Amino acid sequence: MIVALPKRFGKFEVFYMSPTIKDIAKAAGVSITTVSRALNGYPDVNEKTRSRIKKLAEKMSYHPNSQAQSLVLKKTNTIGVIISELTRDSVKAAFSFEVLCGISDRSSELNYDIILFSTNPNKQMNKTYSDLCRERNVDGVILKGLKTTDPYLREVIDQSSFPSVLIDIPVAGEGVGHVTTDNVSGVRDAVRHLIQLGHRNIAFINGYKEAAICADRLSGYMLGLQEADITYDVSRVEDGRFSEEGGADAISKILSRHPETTAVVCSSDIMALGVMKELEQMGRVIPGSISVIGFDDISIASYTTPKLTTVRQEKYEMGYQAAQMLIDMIEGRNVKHKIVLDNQLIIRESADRLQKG
Amino acid sequence: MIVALPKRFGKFEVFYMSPTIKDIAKAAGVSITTVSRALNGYPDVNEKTRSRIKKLAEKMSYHPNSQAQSLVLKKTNTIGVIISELTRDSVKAAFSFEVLCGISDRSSELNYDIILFSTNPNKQMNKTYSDLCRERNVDGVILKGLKTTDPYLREVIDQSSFPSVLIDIPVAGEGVGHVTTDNVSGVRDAVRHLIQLGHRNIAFINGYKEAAICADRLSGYMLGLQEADITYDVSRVEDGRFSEEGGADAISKILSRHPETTAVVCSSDIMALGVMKELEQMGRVIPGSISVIGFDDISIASYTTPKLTTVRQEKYEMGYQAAQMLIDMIEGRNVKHKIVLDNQLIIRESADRLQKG
DNA sequence: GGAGTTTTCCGAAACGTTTCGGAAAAAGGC
DNA sequence: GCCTTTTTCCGAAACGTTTCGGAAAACTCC
Repeated sequence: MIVALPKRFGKFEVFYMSPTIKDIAKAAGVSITTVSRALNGYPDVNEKTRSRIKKLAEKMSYHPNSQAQSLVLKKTNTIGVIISELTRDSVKAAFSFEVLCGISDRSSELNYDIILFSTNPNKQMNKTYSDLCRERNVDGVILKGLKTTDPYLREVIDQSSFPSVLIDIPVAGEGVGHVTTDNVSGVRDAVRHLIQLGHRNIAFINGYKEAAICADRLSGYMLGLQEADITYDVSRVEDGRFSEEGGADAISKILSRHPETTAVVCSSDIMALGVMKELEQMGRVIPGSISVIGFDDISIASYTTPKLTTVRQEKYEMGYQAAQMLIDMIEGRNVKHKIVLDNQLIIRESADRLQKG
Repeated sequence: MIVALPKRFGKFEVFYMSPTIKDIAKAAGVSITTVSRALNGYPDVNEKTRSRIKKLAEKMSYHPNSQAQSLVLKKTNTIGVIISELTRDSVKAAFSFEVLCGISDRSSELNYDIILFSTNPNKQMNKTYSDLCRERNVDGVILKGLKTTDPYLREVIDQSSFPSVLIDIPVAGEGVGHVTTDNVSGVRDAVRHLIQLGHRNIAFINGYKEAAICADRLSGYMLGLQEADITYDVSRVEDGRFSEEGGADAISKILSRHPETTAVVCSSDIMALGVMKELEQMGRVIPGSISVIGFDDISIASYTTPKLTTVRQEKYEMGYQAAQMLIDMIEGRNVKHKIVLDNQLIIRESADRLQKG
């Protein structure tokens, strides 16, 4: 469609404009209404005119303006993705990105676009969660990386009529669901594996108290011990705050208290990396003198020396399922508001039997 | 604002609706026009009424509906981000993600939202690039990961009136710009470093012919050799197709032809990983018997054994600059359509002097 | 105190859709 | 041929903004 006068957008002159429904109507010699109804499959339009209109629309490469559509339909076919630690730290980033890929793939399959909000506690002061959603009129939101102390979380729970799904935060309600991994069994499997390898003095490095997943993982640890009739000892557990340094600190604290420790499971691979670094500096050899197991299976895990044995989370699947759940909720389908994904112990090199002698 | 009758969205009853400009007008006892002009800072409204309206808008937490706005303004304040290898492969993903973070940060600083399109050659058949943009009415696009064979690329170049910036593809024109890293000097620095360490027989593993960045990197390799009066030998160069296996294949081919090779620079860290794996299997010790240098500095690079010496690309900065450039173009500011970022050789452990004897 | 200016406000059209209610046209029935 | 039913179409309102052109009100000036 060539319009008579160029319009200006910034410094760009746009001569070729997208045709509107009006253009199609004119070209087809019918009313706007008829074009709309023809294209949207309503039964009250003659099949001949319908196909004529369809062909024309195709030829003129007509696409309905989504702004106009959503204005009247009150539906944007857009979901917001809020990732709070959208950070340049590439190590953490990889995890979120895989989740994002899953979200993106499923969304586009179901004909939703995703719009990405990055946020941080600072931003959360200025603009509330609902402002964010309302301004852009997203149909629903997926949130990842929220801490229990983040202001947004409160809002999500309060305004539970607005569809949202949380990743790794176990809140469920009218309009809010969540997807997470089976944290209990993940850590239990790790502990079991170590026990099978002959370990009895097993430490645990968790994330932080405020995170829900960490409570579950601690349960998994306790469960694993219990199954082998090993008594749980709180002094064998430290929080590493999901950071490399935190992991390093934690392991040295634990080892000073319990030099007899022969194995440690960590609540994230990042912390496991810190642990390995620290152990190396202490002259301990892995897994000869001490075994290490991580959690997540980030890409680095298979490149370390020794390669890290870890519990793999299906990150892509998490995003995929989150998108599915959210869109189900948006479109009013009945749906479980809680999805717990399986995970799997990936056995590599960092955990093994103790060397005799 | 409480409306009288609940509206239905899917299965959710929404009692609390966002107030519209009409609600504010009614509450303030003025016309819609005045509210709009008051809020948008026009001079033809009394300061008293302006502040009254502003307070009211604040109190009722009014936010203009962005769909309605963009419908009349023909501007969405949204930029599209098309990442073609938005894949679940987490190793490659990290790179794109960091770029994305940069884009996201700068965009939100400049008050743009980003909407994420993932694509693949298959999807590109169904929906053209311009369809994608027009349907969602994005103001501009950033594209990353496009191959020279991707249909979209042709379109970007053809419709150059639509603002777009490419990452790592050197196309510039009326409305299209690009940002990349200084590929020539990056590789040259790597070669220089090796020469300073005493190496003379230096191989080069590139990506593939069709990629523009690879031509530059090859130039950098040749330049580095030339500066040391080493003659360029094409049989010391192989394409590794940016994959781990490709890197492994490449190094074994090169070594079979040139067993005297003592150092190799790779056009990506991924390939360097493959090279290191292959060399290990061949019983070669790095860097004792052969040195390896990578390109990118992905997170894994600092966790391998030995730690990978590599040319760091500022991935976050790439995204940041790309967003800046695009928004400059959208808003009609004059701007350079080409940005070349510096990079830096990060010296770790995988490249060193040859061991005597 | 009236004309001219300035300040402050508003009505209405426009953006591109969807959809309700109804009207025109065609078909059916006798 | 006339009434009824069905099929096919359309006008107009609505969604929530922005903005043009003008009007009312308030000042200024002599």
